[in-house]
Amino acid sequence: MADLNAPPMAQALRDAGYRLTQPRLAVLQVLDENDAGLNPEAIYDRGRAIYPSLGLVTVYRTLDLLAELGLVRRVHSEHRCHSYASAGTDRHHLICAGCHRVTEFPCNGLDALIEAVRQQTGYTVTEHLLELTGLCPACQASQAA
Amino acid sequence: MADLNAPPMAQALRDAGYRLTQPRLAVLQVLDENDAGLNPEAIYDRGRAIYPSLGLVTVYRTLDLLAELGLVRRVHSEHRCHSYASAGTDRHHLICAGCHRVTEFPCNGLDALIEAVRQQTGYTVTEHLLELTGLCPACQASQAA
DNA sequence: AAGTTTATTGAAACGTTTTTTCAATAAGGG
DNA sequence: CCCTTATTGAAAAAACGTTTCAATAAACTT
Ligand SMILES: [Mn+2]
Ligand SMILES: [Mn+2]
Ligand SMILES: [Zn+2]
Ligand SMILES: [Zn+2]
Repeated sequence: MADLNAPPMAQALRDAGYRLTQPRLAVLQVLDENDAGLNPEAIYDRGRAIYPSLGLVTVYRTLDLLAELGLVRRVHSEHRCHSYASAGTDRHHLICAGCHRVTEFPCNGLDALIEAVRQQTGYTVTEHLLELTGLCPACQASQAA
Repeated sequence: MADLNAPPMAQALRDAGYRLTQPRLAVLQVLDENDAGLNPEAIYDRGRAIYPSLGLVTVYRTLDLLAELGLVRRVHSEHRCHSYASAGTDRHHLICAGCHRVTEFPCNGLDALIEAVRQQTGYTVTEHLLELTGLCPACQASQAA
């Protein structure tokens, strides 16, 4: 199959022993092309532009798969929970309340906070989720107008 | 009405101009008695033990209300999104992966991180969500056994 | 302590989101 | 190319959440 411009995620899928199908490749491409978090429905819509017979069920299944492999990450938000964004090295999201774009940001200085919590509570901390919400420069500008 | 052992949240509800109804009091009591995050269904079940004719719709409505007043906070988790836990002064959750208990921790030093992000990205940051996941001391002990 | 007003309630209907089932299909190894 | 079997999409079912509305009960007034 069209292994041509296979995104890096595709290789990871193969390596994990999964078949590289057209529907999956379509979903991967959509995720690759969209920094903002997309919900399953949106992925479905864009995916069908690439592979018209794509089914919504397959979108769900593929997202589950990718999430399990850590290739994609759920974005939680107050009004519309459960979007997905491809996971970079870091897992911290900066969400624009205006255009709903999701960016990742390097997270420095959280280790100290976590260490302090560990000492105060006795918990071992293995995972963390940090999301910042605000307005991107573009949305600030259009709001000022 | 039974204003007797009214939880602190009840007073806040009243102060905001809402009626202190039996169904609401039942929901408040359930939230008060449970540190772990509970989803609406679980709150409904326990709430009916207190006030049998409680409706699930009212649970949803009460949770929305409390969330709006900042008295309760959504807990996002990987396996069961959308639980609710009563919110203290601080808004950061420490979740035990073993027993699913939710505690809050004081969050110091995040301001610096947020300021750094603001400078690097140009975003204005108005909200943030920080959740730490790990194992509580008890669950660490039972896992070591 | 009753009467009055009006926010609030629960049942039912509805809409949306997600999962399950299952026969048909296509991926990829031989 | 053929074969095996993972994967697919449609349909049905289940889970989840919201809206509507007549009945109820909070809490203020008298
Ligand atoms: Mn980090
Ligand atoms: Mn969530
Ligand atoms: Zn924006
Ligand atoms: Zn625990």
